[in-house]
Amino acid sequence: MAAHEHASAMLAVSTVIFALRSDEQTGGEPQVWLPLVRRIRDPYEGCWALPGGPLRIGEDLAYAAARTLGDTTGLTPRYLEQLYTFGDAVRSPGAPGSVERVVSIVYWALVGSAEAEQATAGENVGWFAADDLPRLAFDHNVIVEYALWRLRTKMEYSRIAHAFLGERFTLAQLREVHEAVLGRPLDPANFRRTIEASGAVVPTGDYLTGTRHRPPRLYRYNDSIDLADAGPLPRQQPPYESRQALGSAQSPEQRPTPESEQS
Amino acid sequence: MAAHEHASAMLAVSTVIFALRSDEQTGGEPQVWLPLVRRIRDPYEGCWALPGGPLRIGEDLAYAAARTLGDTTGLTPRYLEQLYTFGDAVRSPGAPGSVERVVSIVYWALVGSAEAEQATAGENVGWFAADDLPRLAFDHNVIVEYALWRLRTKMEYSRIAHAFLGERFTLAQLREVHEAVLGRPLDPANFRRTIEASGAVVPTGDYLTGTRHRPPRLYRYNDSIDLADAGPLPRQQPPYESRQALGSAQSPEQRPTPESEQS
DNA sequence: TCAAAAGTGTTGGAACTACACCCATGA
DNA sequence: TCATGGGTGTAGTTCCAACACTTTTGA
Repeated sequence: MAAHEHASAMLAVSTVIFALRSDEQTGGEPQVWLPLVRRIRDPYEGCWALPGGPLRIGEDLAYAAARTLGDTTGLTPRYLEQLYTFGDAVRSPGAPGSVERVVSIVYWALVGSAEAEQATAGENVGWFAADDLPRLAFDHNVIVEYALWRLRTKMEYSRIAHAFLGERFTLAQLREVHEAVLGRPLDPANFRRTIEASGAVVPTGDYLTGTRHRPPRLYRYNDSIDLADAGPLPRQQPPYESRQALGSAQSPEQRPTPESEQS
Repeated sequence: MAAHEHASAMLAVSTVIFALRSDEQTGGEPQVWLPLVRRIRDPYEGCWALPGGPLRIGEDLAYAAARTLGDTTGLTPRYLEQLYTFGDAVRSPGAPGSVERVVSIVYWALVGSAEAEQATAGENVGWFAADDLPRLAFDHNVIVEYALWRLRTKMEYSRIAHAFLGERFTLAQLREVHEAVLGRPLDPANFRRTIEASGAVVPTGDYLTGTRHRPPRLYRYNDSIDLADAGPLPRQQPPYESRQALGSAQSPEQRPTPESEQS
């Protein structure tokens, strides 16, 4: 194509960042929370919005999403996946043509609950329960709903729940994650069998003591087994510096691949 | 955001267009085919590539994909869905920095088999069997593989197969579509029960005569029933002019929504 | 010894698969 | 009447939800 043709839109990358938090009021049961940033510029000034920013020159998309996440929370994503690209020409606020068109590539991410507890929550960053959000800027309420739906759907057939936990965990903790995300209780007996049959976790041989009941086994994530739904695309190392649990973070629905060009 | 910041990349939209064709050699069983265009410019000149082009100013993403499809084949999509956005900064060909960076938003689409038979296949447009492609430009082979995987996955839990057929069809025809896409035979009895139980089709009351066996019932697509996996997002009319079967084309994985802005 | 959660066993129902079998038409 | 696919019946299997029950700890 003509390389010097004028760009038809601004490119921005936003990220829906999910963490698990135990709300004090609701009695300790963890819930899905996410960080938002307060807008300090004109459209929707003062409103809360998804973290994000313009794509920098020479910066990979997933890297931009991870960087955004780090800037907002000081954390590193344990899981990162592209969600959707929003780019309709009609603008959300009334004034047409007043602001340049923006195409937003939205990612969603999971961060560990332990790290999230002491995440930075500065002046213009706030954490909210995902299913009780205020009115956000632009159509970000819809985007969060969509990301939540993806998280829930994916949790049921994939194995991403361990991204919220530490390296070793009990099956009860893993079940608690599932229950928090899905929003409903799960049968401990059946959950155990399902997880064990999937091969997603392996017992470490150690037990968690100090509880006032029978000590549960400690498991760790089985990274020798790929996601069952890995699909046809080749794996690729995530572009972000820390790639702890990210090695298996490429999704069936959305997998980063080498870039494509079009003339 | 700073509206006049310089753009960090070109924006292009490409489309993987699927149709069903009965190859003469293989004995009449339909297969998945797709149209490609031959590149006439420098990177990968002469190679086949996905149809696409730069996003025009003021043009919606899905509209651009549908326009691309129309330019290439003269057809109208029966189904259209966003696939993925490819935008890594590293370029496929060797010369770094020689060509401006391009971010490609890729859609995938289905077109009717009857229309596809007389689609335009001009000088630089060729049709290929989807699972027997030549070496394509850029990473388009991988993209097609991914789109194929999505088509197959989606066909199993969604109801998009009728997009290949006319308004009225027999269950055998519908099963033939499934078999062509999935690449394996299906039990007619069980297929019938599964489809009927899903409520995806309703009998018209008419029968197809002229066969040399018992005349099969003619069905039509039941558009009063939403996709079972519609998810939380509100439906939106597709932005393309002709929206025949597109009304239900929004997917669980990828649904167009109002645009998002980012500062 | 009791409360509480870990962990095991069992059962019934839903959904899917394979395949036998009858039905209706054209030749 | 026969070949051919349309269409129905049915038994076996697998998977999953529900729930009774046993085990092991701390208090």
